[in-house]
This record gives sequence, structure tokens and C-alpha cells, in this order.
Amino acid sequence: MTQYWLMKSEPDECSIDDALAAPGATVPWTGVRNYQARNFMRDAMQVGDGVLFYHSSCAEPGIAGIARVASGTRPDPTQFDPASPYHDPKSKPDEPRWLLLDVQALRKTRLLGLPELRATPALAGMRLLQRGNRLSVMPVEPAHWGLIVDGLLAS
DNA sequence: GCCAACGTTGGC
DNA sequence: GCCAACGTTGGC
Repeated sequence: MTQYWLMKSEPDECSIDDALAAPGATVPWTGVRNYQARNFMRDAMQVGDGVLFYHSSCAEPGIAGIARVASGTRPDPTQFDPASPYHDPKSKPDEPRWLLLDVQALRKTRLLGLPELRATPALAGMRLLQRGNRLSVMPVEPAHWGLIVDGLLAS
């Protein structure tokens, strides 16, 4: 069964355009440093799952594209790189704490911003819209996926 | 195991 | 830059 996810990326670091321009339109989803988000990647996400590509911490936060999970997890190399902002000195190479997986961008969409998402009553239950939400990787209910991808973002 | 202090996220 | 919300750390 295909599942659906939302993954946040700061467009300054990797925008949907950056992802589409990468070889194979595929990027390693580096920098996840939250256990719940890591566990979703490790325990639940499957190759082929749908991904809403979300731009966060920017002028216009919102859904910017559609992607898919393109690999299983492997250790995130940035955790061992002292020069990386994602360096984790407590993580040991023989027992990596942080994982990543590959994400393949499929298409850019119009920017579906937070105000519009919030103005859509059927999406009120989305985890993204719950107050205090800080997860960078989170599940999306199939009904919400359908409403967004086949509804709001359908051309 | 509790919980205060601290750090981070992320919208505004 | 502000600040609410939340996660993590570490002393006890």
C-alpha cells in the first residue's frame, strides 16, 4: 500500500528547483535530526511512497512540489563531518544515530501556501497545520493527499 | 524518573 | 528579530 508523506526543506538549502536539477532529480535527504522523523524514514517509508515537497523557513512557506521516496535509509554522512552544520559529535560510525533516504522530485507545483491550506476546511486535520508542529517528516492521510494533489494542485 | 534549563524550529 | 511550542539534556 502506497503511503504519503510531507517533507520539509529550506529552499535556501534545497528547493524543489534544486531537487529537479539534481542528477536523476534525486537528492539525499540529509540533516534530519529528530528521532520521530528518523523513525518514520526508517520504519515506515517505502520506495515509491508519495511526498509533498514543502518549503519551510522562507518568505512563502508551503507545498512547492511532488516527489517520491526513491531509496531505503542509510547513515547520513553529515553527522560525522565536523565541518557540517549537521555534525553530531555523539554519533559513532559503528552506531550511526541519523539516517537519510533519497527523494526523487517528480514535478514542481504552484506554491500552495499555508494560508490557503488553512483556509481549506477539509485539511484542518493535517498534522502540518496543528499548532506547534515541528516535525520535518510527517505522514499525510490519503484523503488529504488526494485533495491536495488531485484537487488544489490539479491543473 | 522528574523536571528545570536550554536549544531548536518555524511562522510571522 | 520575536516568540510560542516542543525536544533534549543533565543534575538530582
